[in-house]
Amino acid sequence: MAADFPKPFTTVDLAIFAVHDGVLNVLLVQRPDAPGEPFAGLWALPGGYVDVVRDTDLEACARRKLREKTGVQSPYLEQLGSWGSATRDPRGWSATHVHFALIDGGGVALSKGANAADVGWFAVNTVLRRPRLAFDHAEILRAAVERLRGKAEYTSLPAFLLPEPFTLPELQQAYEVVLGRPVDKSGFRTRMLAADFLVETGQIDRGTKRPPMGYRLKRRTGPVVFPRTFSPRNGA
Amino acid sequence: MAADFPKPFTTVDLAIFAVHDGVLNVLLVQRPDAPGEPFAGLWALPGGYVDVVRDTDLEACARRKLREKTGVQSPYLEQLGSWGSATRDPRGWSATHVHFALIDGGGVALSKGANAADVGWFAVNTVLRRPRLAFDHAEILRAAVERLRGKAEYTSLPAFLLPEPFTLPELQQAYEVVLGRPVDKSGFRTRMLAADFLVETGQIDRGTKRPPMGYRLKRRTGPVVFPRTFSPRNGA
DNA sequence: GAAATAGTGTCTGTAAGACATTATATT
DNA sequence: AATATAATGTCTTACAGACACTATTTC
Repeated sequence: MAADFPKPFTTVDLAIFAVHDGVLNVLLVQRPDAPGEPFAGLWALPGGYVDVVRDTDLEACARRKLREKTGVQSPYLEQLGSWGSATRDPRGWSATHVHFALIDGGGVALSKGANAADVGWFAVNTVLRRPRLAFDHAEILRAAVERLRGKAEYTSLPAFLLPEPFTLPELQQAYEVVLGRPVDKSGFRTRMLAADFLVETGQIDRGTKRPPMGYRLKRRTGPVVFPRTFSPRNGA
Repeated sequence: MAADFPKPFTTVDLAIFAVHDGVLNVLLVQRPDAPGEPFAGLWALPGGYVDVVRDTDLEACARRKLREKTGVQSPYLEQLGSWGSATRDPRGWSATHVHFALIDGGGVALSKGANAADVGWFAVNTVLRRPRLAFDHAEILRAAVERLRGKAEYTSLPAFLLPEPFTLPELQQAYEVVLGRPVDKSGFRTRMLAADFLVETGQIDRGTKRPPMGYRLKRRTGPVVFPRTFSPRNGA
């Protein structure tokens, strides 16, 4: 009696972020142009149907799709939330479980998927200003960026956007790119070192005059939570 | 070509919280005892399948289920996240979209549902200590309580547990019940009034010696975010 | 030694936390 | 007047924010 009523489609979508040339980017895929395909030709967040045979759970499904699109094995991955309604997909009632991932911008080889004509990185600010995305992905992307910005105010999350080892100036720049505003150097350093989530790896040659100290994360399982936000005045 | 592959079950579950006699409670329903029913007789979070005909989206589905169980019309409702895997329900691959709701403990008439033999309030601390819940609901409840406690550290969320108008001592007690620790009165009052989310409604007779000022929320759409957490020393 | 980048020091304002005190009502 | 609860004041400490300064390397 349980299995013979109409079920919604179940999908997993991904908001994959990386920093390239000092700009926060998001990975988008182009919808196929075949007849009958919804939102043909439009760009969308990568994702797709849950495969009840291959995917043991939602996170495994998200990791599989991330691997298929980027080849990245161990990103920072976090569930963002779910969006489901009768109208978001013209093919019928559907619900998507959205995850967001942070990967480092260096050397990610984008692979063409079977169902996605093209894959590319897009500046978040540009996409959000002219949001011509398929489905409700503009709204989802907005929520993902909000979560990332919000957490950057009081966690070490932006560190997952950098390849290890990284330097404190580089980490500061990652914060500034995500937050979209400059951050005071002295306070930043105090804060990061006090949070006790970095391990020194020795000086690094970055081609600069004075060589900076290199750091790696003490634990890659998740971000550290700071006791206060960056600028209490603005409110979070 | 799209509709003829196996789809997971799609459900919505609810973690409904209320404070009764100074204790944080959660609403649970008893699984039916009929043969073939999974986790027969065990207690579970209220919820069930998405009805693709009646439910326009996930939130509407959550509101419908909340109404069916409690009669409450306009609670604080927030999405918690989703849990999906091949094994969490013996009937097959399933994904649940969990929402959590805060309602005030006064005068909620519990109605018996058709598919749930019984409904009742249970102290959260007791349930979490001996978590004999159906499905993965113990894990989900733990996540919901964590979210509630976490947000209580830096938002006005616990105010949604009170019937209006309420007093500042009552609000403080709601915080203490949720956080599980005492809170300094002076700092608490300063904080609440500075956050500018309360409106005076005139003095209230609570049967106490000195009558306290009554307050209601300026906006019931969502909590206000404080710039800092309650006890920075502990970390969030 | 000039220049550029990395890293540290100092001052100040704000606000949280602890605790004491005052205010307003009932009996 | 005594008592109980509501509300406010005061003091200390911590720390973020701003900005100036020192340190270390290359050319």
